[in-house]
Formats: sequence, C-alpha cells, structure tokens
Amino acid sequence: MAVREAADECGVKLVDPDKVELVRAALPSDHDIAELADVFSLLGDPGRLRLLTSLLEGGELCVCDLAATTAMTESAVSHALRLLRAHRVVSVSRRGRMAYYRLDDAHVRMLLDLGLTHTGHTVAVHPERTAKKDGGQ
Amino acid sequence: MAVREAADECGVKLVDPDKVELVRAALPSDHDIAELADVFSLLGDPGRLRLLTSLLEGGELCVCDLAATTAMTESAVSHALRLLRAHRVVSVSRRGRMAYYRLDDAHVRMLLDLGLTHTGHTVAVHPERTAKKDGGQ
DNA sequence: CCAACATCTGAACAACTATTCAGACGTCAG
DNA sequence: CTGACGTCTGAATAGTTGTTCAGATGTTGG
Repeated sequence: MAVREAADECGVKLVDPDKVELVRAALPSDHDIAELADVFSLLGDPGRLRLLTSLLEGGELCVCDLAATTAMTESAVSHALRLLRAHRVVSVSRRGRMAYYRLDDAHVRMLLDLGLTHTGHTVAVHPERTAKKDGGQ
Repeated sequence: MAVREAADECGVKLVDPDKVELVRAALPSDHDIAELADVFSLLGDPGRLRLLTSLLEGGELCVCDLAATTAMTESAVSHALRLLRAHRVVSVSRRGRMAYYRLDDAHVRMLLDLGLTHTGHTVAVHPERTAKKDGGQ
C-alpha cells in the first residue's frame, strides 16, 4: 500500500511524506501559532466579543456604559478589559474617575470586522468606520 | 456631574445613555454573537490552528499525516477534526480506510488568512492560493 | 476630612476544554 | 476468516477560563 517508512524526524509512518514535509516547512513557528491562537481566543468569548463590538461601534466608552451595552457586571467588564488591555487590544483614557476604553489594534479590528461581516447579517459595510460620531478614532 | 438616570430598560446609571442605546441597537443579536464567538474559539487553539493551517497549505491530508505536521497524537487530531467537522469547517473524503480532510469554509479560510498575514511574518501573500498543488480549494 | 462614586483587584467557584488511554469500528491483504 | 491497519469514540484527567463576591484604590464634592 501507499504507506512507506519515512525518517523525517523520528521515523513515523506517513502516507505522503513529501507533502507532509512541505506543509511542515510552510507552517508558522510555534511562537507565531501561539500568538495567533491567543488573538483568536480573545475574540472567542461572547462577553469580550460584545465588548469589542461595542467599542467598534461606539468608538470610546467608559466601563459602566460598556457594562450596560454588553449586559455584563461592571466587575466582569473590568476583568475582561484587563485581559484585552494586557494584549494591547484596547487602550484606556482616564478622565477623572472614569476610564474610557477604545479599540486600539488594527489587526483585531480587521478580524472583528471580517467576522461580523460574515456571521452577522446585521452589521454590514461601514462607510464611516474611521470618522465616527463622537469618540471615534 | 455628567451622570444622569436613564430608564433604558431597568433604570441603571449611565454616563452617556444616548450612545449606549445607539451601540446597543447596532450590536449583533445574542445568537450571532455566540456563533461568531464559536468560530473564533475554534481558531483559538494552537492544535486546531496548526491543523487548519496545514490544510490551508496542503489542501488535503489524511489523519496520520496531519498528526505528523501538527505534532499531535492521531487521537487528538481525530477529536479536533470531529469538532471542526461538526462546525462545517472541514470536510472528509473517505478513500479505503483513510480519511482525507480539507478546509471547507470560506469564512474561516479568510479569517485564517488574515490572521496569518498579520501575526506570522512567515506566511505572507499567496499568489497561488486558489490553484493548488493537488487538493486545492 | 468624609462620603459617594467609578473602577480595579484577588480569591473562590463553577464550567468548560484538550488530551490521553483503551478499545471499537470498518477496511484491506493473504 | 484472520490479523494488521487507519480512524473513530467514550470516559477520565488535568488544566484553563469566566464569573462572582468582597474589598481596595483613587477621585470628586461639600
């Protein structure tokens, strides 16, 4: 049968060793994979997704308003924002005792937009995505 | 201070009720959010990410070869593929006792591609992305 | 200074997830 | 049919993750 022994690294049985090696060579490094998985994971939670979508729409919002738009506890919002902040996905502007958050990662913004365009039948094309109503970037 | 009572739904304190309502209205439905979060979650695991990237590169691969390219157990690969299959992200072609998998979701393909383009300094533009070696899209 | 307020934080808990192990299933060669 | 093989599956385990609760921090108005 098509199976033959291949000593690519440890000598496991492969069906198509040539293609396997090709693919292995083209695969991103473990570090890059982990980083990308991290980004996707960040977007893989409904709460964070609502949070980010809110920021994508509203441009800049404080914690309590974000809690209102996302139907989350202010504490939960704070925790989520901390995570997003740690990954440089959002940034803060502290004015008085308020903390205003905004989306601050072009990569994530694109991912979000692409995701929303295909999954949501709701959010379509945004002609004014970069010139917003009041707090826009 | 800027805080005023707003009876949007249950009468919580908001800073900018107008914007909150605007954002709330623009936010995708819970169902859409959950669906999108699902997709992102699927991409949020290093193993699955390697799996999908392998398929993106190799076009069509069997379980044992995927195990080789991703450095995962065949069992782990099978479990991961089952999940991806359940979400219609990959599809199977069974030939003999082999099962050949391929990427079968344009949305995910775009998300993957966009993700890889920005995170990976490795995988850049693919001039032959739609005319592949043997199992291409 | 004190009280009210917005936000942040840590610990505890529950829920989920990926992996492993052992064994099942269907397929092919002899 | 039998044995080897590729793949699939379920149960169990270990690790991770999101949320809640209680309290801390820092800010503003009187």
